[in-house]
Amino acid sequence: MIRAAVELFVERGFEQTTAGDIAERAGVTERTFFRHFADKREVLFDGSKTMERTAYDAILAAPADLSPLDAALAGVVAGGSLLEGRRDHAIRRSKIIAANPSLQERELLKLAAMADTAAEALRTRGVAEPAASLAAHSAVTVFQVGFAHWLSAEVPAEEPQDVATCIAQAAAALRALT
Amino acid sequence: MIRAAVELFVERGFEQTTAGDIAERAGVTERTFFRHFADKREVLFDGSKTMERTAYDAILAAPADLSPLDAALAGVVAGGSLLEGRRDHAIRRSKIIAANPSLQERELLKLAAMADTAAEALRTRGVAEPAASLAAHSAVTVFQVGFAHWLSAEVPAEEPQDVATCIAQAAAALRALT
DNA sequence: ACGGGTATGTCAGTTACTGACATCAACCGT
DNA sequence: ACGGTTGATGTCAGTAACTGACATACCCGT
Repeated sequence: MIRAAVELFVERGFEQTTAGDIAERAGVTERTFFRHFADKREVLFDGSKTMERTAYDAILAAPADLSPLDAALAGVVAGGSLLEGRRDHAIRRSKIIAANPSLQERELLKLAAMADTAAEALRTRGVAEPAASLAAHSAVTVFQVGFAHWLSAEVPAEEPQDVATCIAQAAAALRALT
Repeated sequence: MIRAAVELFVERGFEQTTAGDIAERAGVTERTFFRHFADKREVLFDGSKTMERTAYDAILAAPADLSPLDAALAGVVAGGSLLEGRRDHAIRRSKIIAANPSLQERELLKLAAMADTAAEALRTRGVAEPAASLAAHSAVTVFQVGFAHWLSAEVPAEEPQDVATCIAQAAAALRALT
């Protein structure tokens, strides 16, 4: 169904395709669609829980001597690495989202959820508030900036950037801020 | 209408009140409600554009020798100061939002919009990307954390905290991160 | 063969929102 | 005073996102 949905969103746009359209192309009923996805938007955010858990685990697994910010960054790098090799799909998806405010809202909610569980992971590492929240949200901001750069990067021939590198560059820019 | 809406949201909750309910209590038609507010959620985010512009102006008006992060922080402090003296209303509002994911999405969108225009202001100050985005989003994160603390602070008798102080504390915590 | 669990179809209902059109009052220039 | 314009509102019909209730089919272990 995800494939069917993305196809239709690319063809006619998100608002112009109804849940019934997606269901029809996928060969099921509209009701069935809503049993698999809480709402029409959710179909574009399938992997988010996986990414969230990956980041959480990576933060807990990070070396104990890492600073809170570095641990959080390790988390978002691990999460972002899940998208490695799926750049074209990520680009299509991000174009769909960029064209629709309600999808941007959902994306922000997912990112906020990731930041919240990252903060939770930091807290179990012994980081106190508000440092945990601040480090987690900063790391997610770095993720957003690095990820956007990864998507927009020209890849002419020789230098295929990977997600981790882009995030590391954004992290360096954040540190330069102080 | 805003007053009518907040009343009903407190009485029965957000989902349990229909747009028609709000309109009725306000003495207008449902159609009229939707002419004033783009959707039912928007009724809780009336002041956001004002706050956004205030932050933007404050960033442009900040001393030229301020660092990007400090300029952005000056912006969110100016924006947050608009809420000074309306703490009880802010608390009621934030409880309503906390109880409803779709309202959280909208709030995140507004905060992201504020971060984006703050980044724009930094750019006209000559700050390059990605520093502008990173500083702006970091400042908004600091705003969130400081604002939450302002809302939750116990105010027994002697020490009424103001918004700017809470944000400054959160900013200090962010700097301590590096 | 049977009973239970899980995925799906069917159908009716609610609600958020939108477009088209009518109404009405305030206001403006002559 | 009068006709015209403008802006806010009411009315009504329609679309589409969901939801709950119920029926049906399939699959699996006994």
